[in-house]
Amino acid sequence: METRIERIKKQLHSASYKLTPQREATVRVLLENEEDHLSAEDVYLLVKEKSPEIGLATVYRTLELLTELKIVDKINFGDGVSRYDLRQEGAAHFHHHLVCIECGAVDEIQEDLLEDVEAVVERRWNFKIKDHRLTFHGICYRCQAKVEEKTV
Amino acid sequence: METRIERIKKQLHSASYKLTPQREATVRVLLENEEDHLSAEDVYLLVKEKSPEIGLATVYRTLELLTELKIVDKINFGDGVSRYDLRQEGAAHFHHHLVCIECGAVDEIQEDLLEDVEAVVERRWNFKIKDHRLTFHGICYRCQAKVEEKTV
DNA sequence: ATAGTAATTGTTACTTAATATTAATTATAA
DNA sequence: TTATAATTAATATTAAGTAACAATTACTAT
Repeated sequence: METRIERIKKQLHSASYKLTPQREATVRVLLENEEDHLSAEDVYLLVKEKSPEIGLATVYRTLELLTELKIVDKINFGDGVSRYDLRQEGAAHFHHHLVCIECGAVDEIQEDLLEDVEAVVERRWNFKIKDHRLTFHGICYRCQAKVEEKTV
Repeated sequence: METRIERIKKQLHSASYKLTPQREATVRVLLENEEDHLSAEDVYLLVKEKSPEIGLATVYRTLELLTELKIVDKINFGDGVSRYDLRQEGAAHFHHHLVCIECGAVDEIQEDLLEDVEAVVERRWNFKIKDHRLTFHGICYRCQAKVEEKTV
């Protein structure tokens, strides 16, 4: 955890940004809630718990900065809110998501899975892929279990 | 074109909705700009050209309705605006997109390409897939050509 | 250390996409 | 025709995100 923050600090420095206390507090919230898909507002409220003096605009600016440095990815699941998701360390591409249309849960897929598809797209469409967004909408394993219970 | 509107009319009717003049005007704009990825505001302005009396909320409601019936898909490319994209007739799944990070162009891929990946996801994550969103970010063939010109 | 410069922040105002409200209109059914 | 339901236009409202700007903090060069 600490080492992860250290590495993020270095990433910022090599792009000539500083890891200010506000930025560190924001990064810590993201690390502590890595499983979730927090909106900027969510992050703001969580950061405020430990650093009440922080301003909303600073959180937005920090998230924008982290997005720019590919430390987090900004994603949109169709509700009107952008969400921020820490990238796995060293991951070249953004991971995928499973959005349950029953319960709204969002699960992550860290495996790439798209290598073959991307090779086809690069060749057939002559498109130089830099990143991707892949989200599946459907029924998660938990909700499938619930339906079975009812029908039994 | 006319037959396509007829079929959309039937889809609406079988869900007990009417194809009002306002809804028809909106659908026509979507059909006439099938290549584009219009925002609700874009659609509103285009519909207004031919039906100046239409209200913005009606356009929003119509787009929401068409989304619900899977006639169009709502998509978000990261700018703060939702865009609406006609689904290919009979297509089970939403098509994919290529977003150019140089010029902003959005191209479409109508081929599925995800069949194998979806089979893996359904099995390994026990997730019942109903739909998907796949967008690649990168450099389109046009911008690649431009860079080559410069370096020659 | 000190003055000066640049980066960063907090507050507040503002913009704008999208939704909610409501009265009026249109279509449908009895 | 009268009543009922669906749909609409106009307007007000909400809320995510951005912009402006003065104040603070950090760094640089003397």
